[in-house]
Amino acid sequence: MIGLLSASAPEVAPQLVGWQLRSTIGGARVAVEIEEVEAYTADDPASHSATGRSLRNASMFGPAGTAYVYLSYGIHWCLNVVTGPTGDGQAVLLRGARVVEGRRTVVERRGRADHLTDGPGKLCQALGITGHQDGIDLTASSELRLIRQPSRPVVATPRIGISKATDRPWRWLVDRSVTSGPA
DNA sequence: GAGCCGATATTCT
DNA sequence: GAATATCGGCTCC
Repeated sequence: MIGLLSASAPEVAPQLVGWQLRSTIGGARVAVEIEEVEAYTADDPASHSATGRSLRNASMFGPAGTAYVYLSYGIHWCLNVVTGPTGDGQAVLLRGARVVEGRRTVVERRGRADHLTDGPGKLCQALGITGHQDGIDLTASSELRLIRQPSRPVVATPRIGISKATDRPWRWLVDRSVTSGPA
């Protein structure tokens, strides 16, 4: 799995769609299937690593499989999976997922029963992810771990929520037309 | 369903 | 002091 994650973010990102992310944070078990991702590279103006290493993005320069968790807009935690060579500053942002286990816990954490994990901030809240998980190894940690699954058909689109390099088609989501409609 | 807008913290200018 | 890889609540279709 590490070998696979060592490829560049735009190569790894589409393959991550369909994988599971399991959390035991706070003693509750929650599992989701990744449905939407975005790739960010070091020479990417929209990437946090573009301006060099800093206190906030330090873990983005760690080895492949490292979790890079940051606070967005002062409110929302967002989870990235570091890819590429150590020190390169590449990562895949997890934007959306489908709850496959621990739905009760997720509803409790989110305070609502709809739109549980359809955004990076919501995804982290659902799994209980905060800055505490920044820098952990997603291939070995017991509280937050990636589980490899067969990749699913994806479609590529431009990234959203950013103001630079918006022309790069580095967002991937499950191709609903191939998987015969929403679950 | 789409579009506007305020809330809020850390970083960088 | 401005910008930001967002969200939820509100409006108006």
